[in-house]
Amino acid sequence: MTQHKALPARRAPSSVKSEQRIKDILAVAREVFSERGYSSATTIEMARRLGVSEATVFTYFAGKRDLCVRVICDWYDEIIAEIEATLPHVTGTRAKLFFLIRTHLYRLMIDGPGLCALILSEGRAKDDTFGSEILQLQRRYTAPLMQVMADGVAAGDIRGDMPLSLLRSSIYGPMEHVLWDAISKKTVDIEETSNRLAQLLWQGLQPPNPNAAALEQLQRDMAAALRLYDQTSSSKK
Amino acid sequence: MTQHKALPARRAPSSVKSEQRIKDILAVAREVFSERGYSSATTIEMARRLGVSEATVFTYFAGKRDLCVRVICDWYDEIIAEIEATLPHVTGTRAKLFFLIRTHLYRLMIDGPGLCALILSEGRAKDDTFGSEILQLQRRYTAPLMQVMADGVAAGDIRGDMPLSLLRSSIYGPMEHVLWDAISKKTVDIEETSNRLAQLLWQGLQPPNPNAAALEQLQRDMAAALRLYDQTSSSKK
Amino acid sequence: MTQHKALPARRAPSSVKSEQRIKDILAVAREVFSERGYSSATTIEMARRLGVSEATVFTYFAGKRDLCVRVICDWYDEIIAEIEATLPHVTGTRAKLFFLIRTHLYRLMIDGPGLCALILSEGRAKDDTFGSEILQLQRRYTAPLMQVMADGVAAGDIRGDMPLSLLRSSIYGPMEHVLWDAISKKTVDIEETSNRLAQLLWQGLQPPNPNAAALEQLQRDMAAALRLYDQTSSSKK
Amino acid sequence: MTQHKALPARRAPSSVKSEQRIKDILAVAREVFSERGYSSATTIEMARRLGVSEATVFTYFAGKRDLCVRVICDWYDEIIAEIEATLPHVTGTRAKLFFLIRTHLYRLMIDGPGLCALILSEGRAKDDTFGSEILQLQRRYTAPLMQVMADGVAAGDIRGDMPLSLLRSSIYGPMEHVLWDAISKKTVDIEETSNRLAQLLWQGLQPPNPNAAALEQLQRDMAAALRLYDQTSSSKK
DNA sequence: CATGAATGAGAGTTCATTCAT
DNA sequence: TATGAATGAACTCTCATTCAT
Repeated sequence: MTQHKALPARRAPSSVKSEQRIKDILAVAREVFSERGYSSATTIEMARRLGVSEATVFTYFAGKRDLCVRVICDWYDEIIAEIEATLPHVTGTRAKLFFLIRTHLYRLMIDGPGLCALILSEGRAKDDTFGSEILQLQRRYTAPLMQVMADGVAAGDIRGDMPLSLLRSSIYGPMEHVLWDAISKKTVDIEETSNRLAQLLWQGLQPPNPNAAALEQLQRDMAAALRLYDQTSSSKK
Repeated sequence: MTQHKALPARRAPSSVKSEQRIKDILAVAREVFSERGYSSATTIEMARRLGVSEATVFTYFAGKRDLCVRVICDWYDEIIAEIEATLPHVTGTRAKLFFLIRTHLYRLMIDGPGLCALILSEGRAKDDTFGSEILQLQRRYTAPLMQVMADGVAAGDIRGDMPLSLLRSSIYGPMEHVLWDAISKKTVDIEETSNRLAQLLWQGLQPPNPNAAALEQLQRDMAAALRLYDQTSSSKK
Repeated sequence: MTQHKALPARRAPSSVKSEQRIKDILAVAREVFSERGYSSATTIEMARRLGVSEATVFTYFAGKRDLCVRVICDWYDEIIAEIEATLPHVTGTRAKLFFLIRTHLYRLMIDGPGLCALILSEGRAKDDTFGSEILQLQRRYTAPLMQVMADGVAAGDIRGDMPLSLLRSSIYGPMEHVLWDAISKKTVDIEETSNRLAQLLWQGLQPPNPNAAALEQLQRDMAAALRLYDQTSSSKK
Repeated sequence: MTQHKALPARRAPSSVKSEQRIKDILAVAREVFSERGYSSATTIEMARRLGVSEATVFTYFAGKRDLCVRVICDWYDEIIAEIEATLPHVTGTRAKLFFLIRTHLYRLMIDGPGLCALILSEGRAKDDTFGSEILQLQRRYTAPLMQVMADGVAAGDIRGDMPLSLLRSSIYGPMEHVLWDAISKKTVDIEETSNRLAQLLWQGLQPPNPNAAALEQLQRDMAAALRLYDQTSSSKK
């Protein structure tokens, strides 16, 4: 787990009750930031939903920005933990990829487009207010996918004629897009959607021209067969 | 071109000078909205960049929202015009797709990720303050791609086993993502990147080839036959 | 007619066209001030109704305040002219009073409650921005009524046991009040209303206890009659 | 007492200190609205007079409009409470009317003409932003007077040949007018003024006395009789 | 003479943040 | 520890007024 600098305004979060309060605040903050985006989210709304005063929020967090950083970090922590716990038990490039795609999509769906937008927009703000911490988490989050792809390329399961970063984009990109479509509809079959998406992407990621490769192999096999036949028939002579 | 209701606060934008002012304001507004997002963008910053007073901005636009709507609409107008002018002269599913991808990516690169985020986030706000006008433009913008894909499916050039909306997402999605990567680097070869992306997507969009599967099976059969022949001929020796 | 200082911003209103423009502006200004009150009235609305630019208004008037002063003054001028022209031809305290009441009510009804409120509220603003000119007009406007009442008191037609200012208030006061009631109804019969109001007020203004006066007179008459009868009958003895 | 929906911007006005603040703000707001009217009154002036920041005002009230509504409602509440508490203990049409007139005039004098104008102008704005609540209060406020008059008409104490609304106007109307006169003078004897006004109005409200007319006729007859008797007796001489 | 264009000076309102209790 | 209370700073938006053309 990432160790946050925590930035408490004036207290050490030691007691059990304090820990719970922090969790409550973070949960509500995640909600509000998701629904409104960073700028439009207000501390008073969070306080009201929590049933506490605004000042209480500031007792536990140094400010709105810090609160938002924590929300984003926690989100990454959760999904990273999930992936790092399960991925090692999945075998095969294809299966690993399918797993990563499904996990990512699940998260996005559950946490909603708001949080997704928050992480995308605010996480990459020009002014580095959200700092390098989040950048680091982003890298840690995408690392497993990058590894899987690198291994896949080495094993010949994935095309090696393109930069990994482009492959990564073509995996994460569609998912966010699918999400926007999803919110207009009532229900979305995540399992089905992620499966289809995975199939589509997998096919795109394949080394190009499998037909040609198969044909070349067939040619080689035929040539070998012909040679063998030649030898057999000539030995009969 | 979309005909805007214009909504000027007090003035009829008739003269040449007026038109220029409006263009200047829109250009700066596009910048600021791009960099800061809707909520964090301020009218005073726009005014300062223009070297005029805030009041001047409100002389030409009814308010911040209207200004933003105009920025988004103008963006759509530009790219839609570009596509509708050129696409008809491109032939072939693959070529059309490559053209659309390159055009889209170009636009995104030129206008930057901020505007992209603005259009995505604010254009889809649940409280449709930005109204149906933008929704309409969105549909008009994606319509050509959808048509190309529908035709491609009908012609057997594109796989028909997935909803068009998913295909659309897997095209538009990566591009936005690629963009985020792009801004960290100094230079990006758009031509190369869009070409690679197009290749990747094109391959993913191909109908899963039954011929290739048959060939692979044939190959396996041949190999088995060879092995058998091997064994047979060697046991005869 | 009151001679206004006119306060033109930078021009002398000499030509015929100019005079017309001034009249047009004043007419529209009266409308707008009536509908919105001084503070809420805007110069741009006046300009728009006139179909000219805001600047034009300021070509003819030094500012909003001056415009408003002129509107109020003109209103007084009109009604004063009306009264001073007709009142001399009316004879009898009662008839004069009825005439004044009807004229006042007519004016109020025609010009609407807005203008009435404007004249009442703004004409008496704490900060004497509207100056002494209006105060003078107010005095000139009420002067005829005051004169009629003073004469009436002298002639015994009107009670003399109360200050004239109180009598004046009890005449002008109800009319403004009636006006407020009037605007909620569709139509008001001004003739009937002013008649009734005049009757009511006239009765209140009568010297008190006409019954007692009549009785006293009767008593005197009876005493005289008795005395005469006495003389007659005693002369028969 | 009217129960207000209160509409505090952010705080629940529970504690003693809060209640006091609210009262202070309302008192100052009443002052400022009175002096300047709704449009010209500014929140910053209120804040300055209170010695607090503008934000504090908005902490307790949702906005300028709400503040004004509260000011007007509170005014009505006060006077309505006063009337409803005392009127039942007054007997006789004349005494009731005198009491109502004195109470109304007292209120107007204490609160000044500004508040009066505010209530008249803003309370009857066509765009009923101030809503039905005030209209209701207005009705509740005038109800006792209307009842007294209706009873008076039934009992023959008050003339029944005119609409009640006209009678009401002729009572409330003069009072507001008297007020305007009052502010120019240093001191006003409210007791005396209200007594005189009440006398005047009472006389106006009396049923036109047919007895008096009959008496007058009788007097004329007697005079004629006397004249005849005069001529007769002198001619006999 | 009329006006297009611009603006300074505010207005109401919001909100993250502080601090004594 | 929690909060009632207060606020500075900022924001969007309005409008009477000026002035070169």
